[in-house]
Amino acid sequence: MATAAAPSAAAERPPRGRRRGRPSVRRERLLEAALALFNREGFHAVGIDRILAEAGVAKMTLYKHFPSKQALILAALQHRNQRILAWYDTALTARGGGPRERLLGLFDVLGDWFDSGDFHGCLFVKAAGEYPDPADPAHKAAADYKRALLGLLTGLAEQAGASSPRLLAQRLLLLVEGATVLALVLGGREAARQARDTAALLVRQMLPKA
Amino acid sequence: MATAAAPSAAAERPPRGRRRGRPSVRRERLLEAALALFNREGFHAVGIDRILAEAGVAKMTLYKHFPSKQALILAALQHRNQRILAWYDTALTARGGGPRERLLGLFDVLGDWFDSGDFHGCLFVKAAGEYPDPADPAHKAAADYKRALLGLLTGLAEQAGASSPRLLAQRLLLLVEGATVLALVLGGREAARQARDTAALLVRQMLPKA
DNA sequence: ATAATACAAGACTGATCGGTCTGGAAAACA
DNA sequence: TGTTTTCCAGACCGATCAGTCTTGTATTAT
Repeated sequence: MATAAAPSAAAERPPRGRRRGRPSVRRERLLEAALALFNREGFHAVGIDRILAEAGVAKMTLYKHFPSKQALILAALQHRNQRILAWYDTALTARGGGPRERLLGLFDVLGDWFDSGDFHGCLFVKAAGEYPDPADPAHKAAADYKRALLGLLTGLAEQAGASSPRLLAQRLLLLVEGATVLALVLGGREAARQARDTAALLVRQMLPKA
Repeated sequence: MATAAAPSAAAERPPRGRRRGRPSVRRERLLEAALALFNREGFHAVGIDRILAEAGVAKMTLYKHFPSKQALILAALQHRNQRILAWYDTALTARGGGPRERLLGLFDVLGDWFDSGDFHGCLFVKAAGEYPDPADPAHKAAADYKRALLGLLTGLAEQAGASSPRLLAQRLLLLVEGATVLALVLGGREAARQARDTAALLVRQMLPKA
């Protein structure tokens, strides 16, 4: 790939450089590429060079934005954390319906993700698996995410009028995680359907009848 | 505790030639060491040399028993598969009680595992995460295991007299996997307790009242 | 004893890892 | 325009990777 220099052949150049003080486009491209690769193949399996090639960025540029691969991993996890929670939020409100429907709608959203063609399991579970030391920042980032997800579920359970929103949220989180793992291992969206049915049972049981 | 063959002690030699008929103790040590390390740190993160040091075995000895690291990984996964299912079986029958109690007892066993000090998540989930290609033998081994676990649960559900044993088993498996993932990410045995309570609810709902 | 064997120890190979450094070209600023 | 900054391309470093090969040695069969 591109062995010859051929400096004269620069007909069409992509815009270069960043405006001072603005968020760097290269930094964004790096995060995006890293996220895609980590998501598909895991953290240890993906080398710096692959990320650079995918992002079309030079090595020194990476190390100007991130002090190490670990720092890039951490930034990618945090990036993902924010984005995915926001995505859940918008996807759920976009579905409309009452709080109870939103609660169950989560599992439909999950099912869509599972056979979206870009599903390779939960990135944070991967992180916790590859960095099993609870003191490792990557592991902590995974724990942070799951706690945030639990918070989101608790909020939904509250809006739905659950008498023990936290408890309901914890049980629903079990189903979410179970479905995600089984979808990764066994494939298909079947696990999401199963989880939804079970969640419906739970909701019927733990929510005051409307 | 090898439940397997255990060729009656010492005296017999294999036919033909002068090979010592020792049931490869080194192969066993390699599998054991590999399993412990993979379990703790994952597959990509553990190099051959670490396994050799842990097993106290020379490199050439490894490559006499296994053609490659991947083959060792695969053998370790299969070893684990058999052992863990047998362990569930004995642990559950040891607890006694009726089939319904055994069904719920599974989550207590799970809880014991979670804070046993040697819990680092499900090895097969790790495998599926690090080898996300469904066609990869390691990924297939993970799927095989989960299907076997589903079979075990289905058997228990049948014995308990469930009208839809498969359905109950699938829902319980969701809880098992959810609890295992959350125990890895968040730590503690709390997830097992949550899963048990939810399972109790499920069982009360899906099993004919005794 | 001798010969055959199994194994540990570790040198070695070529590839790849994360990370550093350089040189020259393009972009931004003046 | 000239000056400065940014960045790509890729050489380079030491470490480690999976896997091969050699050598020395302890055991064992004959």
